[in-house]
Amino acid sequence: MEVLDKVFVPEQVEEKWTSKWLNDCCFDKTVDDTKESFCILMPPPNVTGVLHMGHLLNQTLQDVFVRQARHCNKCATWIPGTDHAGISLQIKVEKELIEKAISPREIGRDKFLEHAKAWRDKHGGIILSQLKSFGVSCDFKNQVYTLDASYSRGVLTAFVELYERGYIYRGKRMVNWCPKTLTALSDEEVIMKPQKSKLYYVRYEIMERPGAFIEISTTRPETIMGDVAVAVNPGDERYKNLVGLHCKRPLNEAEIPIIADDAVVRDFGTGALKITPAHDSVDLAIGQRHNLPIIDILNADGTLNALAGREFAGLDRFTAREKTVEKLQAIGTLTKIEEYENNIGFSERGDVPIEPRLSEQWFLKYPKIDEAKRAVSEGFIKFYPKHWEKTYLHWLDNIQDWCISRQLWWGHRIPVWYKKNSARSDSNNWHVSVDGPSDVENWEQDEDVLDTWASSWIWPFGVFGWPDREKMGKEHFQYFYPTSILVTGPDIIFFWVARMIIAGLEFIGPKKKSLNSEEIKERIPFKSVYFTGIIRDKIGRKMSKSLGNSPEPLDLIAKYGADGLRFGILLSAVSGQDLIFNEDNLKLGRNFCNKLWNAFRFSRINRTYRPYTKISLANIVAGISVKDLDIDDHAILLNLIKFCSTFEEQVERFEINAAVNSISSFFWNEYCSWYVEASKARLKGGNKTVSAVHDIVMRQLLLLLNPFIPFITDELWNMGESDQHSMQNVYCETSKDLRLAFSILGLDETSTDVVAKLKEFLNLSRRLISQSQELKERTSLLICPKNETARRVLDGYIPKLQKLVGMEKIDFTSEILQFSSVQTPLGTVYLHVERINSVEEKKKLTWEIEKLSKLIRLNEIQLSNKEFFSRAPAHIIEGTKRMLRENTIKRDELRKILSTMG
RNA sequence: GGGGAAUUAGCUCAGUUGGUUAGAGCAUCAGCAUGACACGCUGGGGGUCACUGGUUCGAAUCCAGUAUUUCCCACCA
Repeated sequence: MEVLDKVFVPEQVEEKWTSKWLNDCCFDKTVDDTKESFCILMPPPNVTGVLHMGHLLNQTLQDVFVRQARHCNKCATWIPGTDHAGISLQIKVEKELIEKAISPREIGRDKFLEHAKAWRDKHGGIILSQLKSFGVSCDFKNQVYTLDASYSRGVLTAFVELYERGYIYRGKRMVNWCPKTLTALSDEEVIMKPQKSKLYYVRYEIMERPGAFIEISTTRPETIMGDVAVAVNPGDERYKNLVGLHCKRPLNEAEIPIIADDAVVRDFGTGALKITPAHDSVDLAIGQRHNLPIIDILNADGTLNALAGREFAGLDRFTAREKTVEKLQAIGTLTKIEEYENNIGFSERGDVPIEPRLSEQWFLKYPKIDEAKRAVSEGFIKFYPKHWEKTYLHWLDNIQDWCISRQLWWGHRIPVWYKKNSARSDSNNWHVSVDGPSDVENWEQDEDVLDTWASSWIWPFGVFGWPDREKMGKEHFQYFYPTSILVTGPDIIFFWVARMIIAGLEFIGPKKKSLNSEEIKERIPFKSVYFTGIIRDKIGRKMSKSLGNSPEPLDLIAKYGADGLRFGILLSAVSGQDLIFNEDNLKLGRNFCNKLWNAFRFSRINRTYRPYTKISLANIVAGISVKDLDIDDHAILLNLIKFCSTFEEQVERFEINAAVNSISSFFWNEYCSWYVEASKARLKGGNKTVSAVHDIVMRQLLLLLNPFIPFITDELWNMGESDQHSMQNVYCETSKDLRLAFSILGLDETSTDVVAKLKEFLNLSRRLISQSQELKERTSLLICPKNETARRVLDGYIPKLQKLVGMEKIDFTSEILQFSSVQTPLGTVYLHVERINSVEEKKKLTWEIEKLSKLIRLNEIQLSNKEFFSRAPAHIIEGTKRMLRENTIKRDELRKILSTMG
């Protein structure tokens, strides 16, 4: 047989299997109509993305799910891809160009796109290839990129369809404008951040009453030049007599009206609000209600324009703020400045405060909102953990139209053409189609591109070639849709998850205004959504590149092995909770792999090797001689069934962390610590039945562990075999299958109970021994069995006990002796050493007696309660009675011992 | 302002529909080269289950309230 190293060395095994899997096309998409389909779509990482801990968690979970499906005899595929990352990539490329002293805007759209493509070709594939070394089993040959020709057609088709169905419109509205990236953003891309600002109080002189003022408060004095009115609440007594009068705008002086509007909050500031319709959405609404003009004093880049007056034109908005404050102070209208904390919206990618800006954009009025709610609330799509449903439904309840146009170059250009030299605002001059007008020379295409999320929202069917029927057939859309499970972070529940659901409901199947339950079920993009937690560092901060608190994943693979890393991450991944990253857990993962390696190594010692590749469960079971099975064999096989059933339930509920813990604990405690130790002598003696039992357990463990730690399990599975094949498609027997397979063995169901008692017996005996000062060789154990059954069990177990307890001499007695002792479920154990009458010993005994007395008292109180008898279930009453009995005996015995100590 | 989640040992977390004396791993302490494994083995110590009430024969578990932490949503300038 092969000699295995004492320590598992991941590198050799990992490299070997990574290339083997790919060469053998293990993960290629296949279709087998006789099997159930299983499909996961990888949330496409941004081409600008750098592999981080979050990816590892996310990808490991997906890999576990897809590999488990393969072991369940499903036809499973996992489709990877990348996202072109609109703004994010455009920013990166612009920065690079500026560093090379090239002005992005000057070189023009086409040249810029060349640079962007080059950047993408250079960096875009890195993340997926890094994932290869992590063992992810996705179909790398089938990668989809959101700017692929086929996928792009899907994106544009979706736009055109929605336009034709009346959901997309163009309009001049207040949008979130990013002055840094010079584009409109959706509401979801605005991040609110609390800021330390200042609240400025400014007096505007009343025109009709010189010398009298109305005082407003504002955080944005630089917009005063855009003021067109001052508004107060109509119910506000303080200002009632001013409504209808006029006041003087103090900067860029002009006469503006004082109006009354319900939107003004009386008890904020002075209760008087300056109205700047061009730069605030509330102000715009008020302005429209009162037919006020709009004075836009800002340029796209956040600098002030000519309408702000010569003094301020050209200044940046923040410089202008300081300048206006100085000016207001100088003319004596600034009365007060207060420190003030408020929430300011920041651009997600540009990370500068956004500017509410009136501009002409494309908007989507979401279709199928009601159906999208029902899809989740009626359980067609299940969320894990369930509580995210609330967040999802709340968003849909308050949904706003989606601004989908972006003033960028990188992305899907909006498929709308305008007749040259005609008014763009007139829809009669529009051409909306995927391919464009035939007389394209008479038209000019809209310059903008679509929001990145307006491309990734068709991911679940776009990757199958939608809307191209032929391609969808080739890609087996019918077979795989709806996909099985989506694994993603709750941070993109609105950006992506909800929108994919809406897209599926709208585009899959024939055009329909509303859908019944059956139709919803057919159209949903996935059946389950598993939301992962966010990985945080030891002090609870989100792991990010900018904070520098995220370890380099590839370094971690080098340190702990890919398997160890995967296992370690899953150990911390409590479902539905953020997880604190702890490198100690990776050590545990590595240790686990090493333990598995050595358990395998041990089960092979002194045996001719038989690779599992060649033997089925039935074959191993057939090699068992029933009469050779002892109580531990019975118990481990029964416990294996029990553990598998628990494991299956946990997997069913997506409690992956719990499942990992179960498997780890069964392997380590039940198998290694107990069964391996208890069967050592027989295994060494060449007992074939014992080897078979080891094989059964190891085989099952390897099958169950393969999805979590694929490298080491494939290696062990194929150990010694010259023609090696991944175990990924080997059917993994369920607990039911096991029970059936073991039925010919006539397993004794009581064995697990007996073994549990033996374990307790052993533990208590070990404790007794370790507490003794005497050397083991000079002592012996004396056992006074509780009853005949216990006597029989122990009698047959003496040779094993000698090993397990590490003591040669173990005898039976039927007397009560004056040695150190312990009560066990099988009887009393005495350590054959004279008791040392130390003060500590007595103290300890007294303490134990007291503790027992307390318990006894509690039991007595409970048992003397009539209500307890009438209401508690029988087994609880019995248990309490038994406890009282046993504790009393124990206490009495301890008292006896104490009394002999004098 | 509205909503979600969390609070159990020094740390990270389990604890199923209330039920026998609240568990695990790490860390810590003591011991061990015992036939796979020191990335290991054996044993010990360590908790008023955030707080206050309530329901119940019985509460870490259910209910109400309080506190702290955290996330999301929201147009009071």
